[in-house]
Amino acid sequence: MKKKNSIHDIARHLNISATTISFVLNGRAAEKRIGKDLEKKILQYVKKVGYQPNMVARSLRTGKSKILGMMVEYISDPFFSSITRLIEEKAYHLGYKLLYSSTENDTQKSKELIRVYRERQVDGYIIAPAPGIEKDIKALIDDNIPVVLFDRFFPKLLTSNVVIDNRGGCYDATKYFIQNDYRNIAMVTLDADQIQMKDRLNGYIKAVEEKNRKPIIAKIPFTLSNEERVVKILEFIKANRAVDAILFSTNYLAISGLKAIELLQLRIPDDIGIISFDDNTHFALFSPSVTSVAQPIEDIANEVIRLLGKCLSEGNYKKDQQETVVLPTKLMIRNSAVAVNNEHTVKVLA
Amino acid sequence: MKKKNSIHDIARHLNISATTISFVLNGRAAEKRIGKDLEKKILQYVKKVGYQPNMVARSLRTGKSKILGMMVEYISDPFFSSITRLIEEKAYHLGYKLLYSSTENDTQKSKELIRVYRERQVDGYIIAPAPGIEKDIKALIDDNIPVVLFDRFFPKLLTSNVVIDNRGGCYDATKYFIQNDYRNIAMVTLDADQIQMKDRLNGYIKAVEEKNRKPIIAKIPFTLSNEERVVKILEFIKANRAVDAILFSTNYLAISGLKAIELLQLRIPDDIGIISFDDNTHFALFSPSVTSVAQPIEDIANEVIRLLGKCLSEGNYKKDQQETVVLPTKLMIRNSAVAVNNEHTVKVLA
DNA sequence: CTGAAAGCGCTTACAG
DNA sequence: CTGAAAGCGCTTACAG
Repeated sequence: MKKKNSIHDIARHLNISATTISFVLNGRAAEKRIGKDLEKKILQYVKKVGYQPNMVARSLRTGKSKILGMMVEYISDPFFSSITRLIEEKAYHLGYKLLYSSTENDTQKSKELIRVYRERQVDGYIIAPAPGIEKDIKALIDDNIPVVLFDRFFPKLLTSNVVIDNRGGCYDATKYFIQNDYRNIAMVTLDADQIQMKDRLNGYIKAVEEKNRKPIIAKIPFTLSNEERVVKILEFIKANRAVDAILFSTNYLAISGLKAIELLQLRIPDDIGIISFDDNTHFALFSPSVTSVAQPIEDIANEVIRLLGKCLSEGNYKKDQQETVVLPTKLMIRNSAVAVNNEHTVKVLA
Repeated sequence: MKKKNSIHDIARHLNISATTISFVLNGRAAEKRIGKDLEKKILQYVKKVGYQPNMVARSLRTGKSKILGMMVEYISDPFFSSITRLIEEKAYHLGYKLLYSSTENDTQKSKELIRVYRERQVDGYIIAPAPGIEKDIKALIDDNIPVVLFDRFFPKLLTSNVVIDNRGGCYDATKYFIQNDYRNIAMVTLDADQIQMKDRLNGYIKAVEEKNRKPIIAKIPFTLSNEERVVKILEFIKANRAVDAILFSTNYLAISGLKAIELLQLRIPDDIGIISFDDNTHFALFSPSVTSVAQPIEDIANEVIRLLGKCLSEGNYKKDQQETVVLPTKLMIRNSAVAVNNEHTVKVLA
């Protein structure tokens, strides 16, 4: 092992104190009125020997790690991986690294992760929280550790939050179905009482009830595998023959649904219309292409970093200054939910 | 801020030395012949006050961080995000956390990241290396720091590597085209001299030349955006009218290619056959579904962790014990490359 | 069986 | 303008 040189090795070699080197390295040379020549000499030497300060030692001393803890549901989910990438990039520019992990939406794993992150003294948390971890997050904010929640949040907790207008997005999607003459619009969602899922459901219900129609809802347990979901959705459609449109509350639910519809040999958008909440890079390439409610990924990442940056830089940040940002969604109109019994259908039948 | 209690606070409170507590906490009670009663008393108290050892201090002292540094090209790429998730999970069971980052296949960013990881004293590296970082990786292994490369590697470097049989995968895919009577098979690949790309190209060339045909190759600069790639591929197809099949060397190249083919109004698989190297969860849902050469994600993750675990546990690992694991690929036969002028075509025209 | 003390590599209050 | 020294919270060689 090449011997690592410490700040003291350099001090010895240059015949000055470690203090001076530390000041120079931390850009406090001017403030401490260190001689320009000395500063230059130190900088040159440090560069020459390729000295890298030991961040672990620095962390121990300062109590700051310059590491952010990020927890998402599944890093392999395209929504979360895109967000993570953007946040990583932005955090990097602020001088922070990301320690990240997938929670699998599991309460125990999440608690465990927060514990591990605390042990590591991460400076801030970016969390798409699993259910049941209110207390752990409360403990964090009680200790004045910056936390930004995204995708979902706990209304009773005074955290900074970045979410999207789930309710409005689903309301708009349902209205779009109605405009296109779909009559029996169902919603397939997750059997979870997370706020974002509730809001999505409520947006759908509002639009349907405005038309004096009855909501038709399937709640799929979120523990199921893709195959099991396909079966559930298939059974739901079979049990509700009249359904001619389905709003799926997540990306992967829509993908499972597509499979179920294929198995039932129903045609999209004629026999049944489809809209997916949360867009997917590939939906435009599906056949037919899938209409979706897109989340503003870039904006979410920007807001998360902006809010966290605020807490981080304020030192002792104000608890009463936490904000909740609600970002609008965008309906990506493609071909899985177009007007039935009109131009399109005619074309298909011709 | 709730005052954190240190091992000394506990020592004071229990009227014993920090040493004893440290031994107990590190499971060395038996070895150090600490009294059973004392041990129990310590464990109970530690649990009661919820004491968490400060890992930063431990790292500084032991020189071990229990953190692994992982570098992939883009975390938002489905191949890399799937691998990352699996590795994260497995590393977790070994007691390691992941510090991860996207390199964007950029030499400078990669060098910078390795520097940052070193500052943090990460215990091991898992890297899908960008070009031009041989020296930095060599510096790592010269310092006896465990490194496992995956997806690609530097043949001249004595690292542990996990790769797939790129050559064989492309050879098989090309043969499959030939079996299905495609005549003018082209390959669209990246303009990069990374080994995995070379191997893929070579597999294709071998299969084509075995049939005494001329390779038809397009090399797309890897800096292009999706739109620019579409244009390049479109121009390539136009310039090579006779081409009736294309093997794409990556997932996203295939997706760009699909768009180009759509713009040219060519029909798949009749006018042109398509195979993508690297599968994608959604290829089965495209229309037509896309035949691909799938990488064994789970196996790759397993091997990476196995090799790294070996180095990590051996303490001073043997440089001459590094292995390179080559995993087989699997041809996922779907509908984008089926026999032309036969049953299928007839069905379509009927 | 248990503890006092050194030391990992930094930063910073204090002194001059 | 510059430096000696304490201390962040652990672990471990050494002593008893």
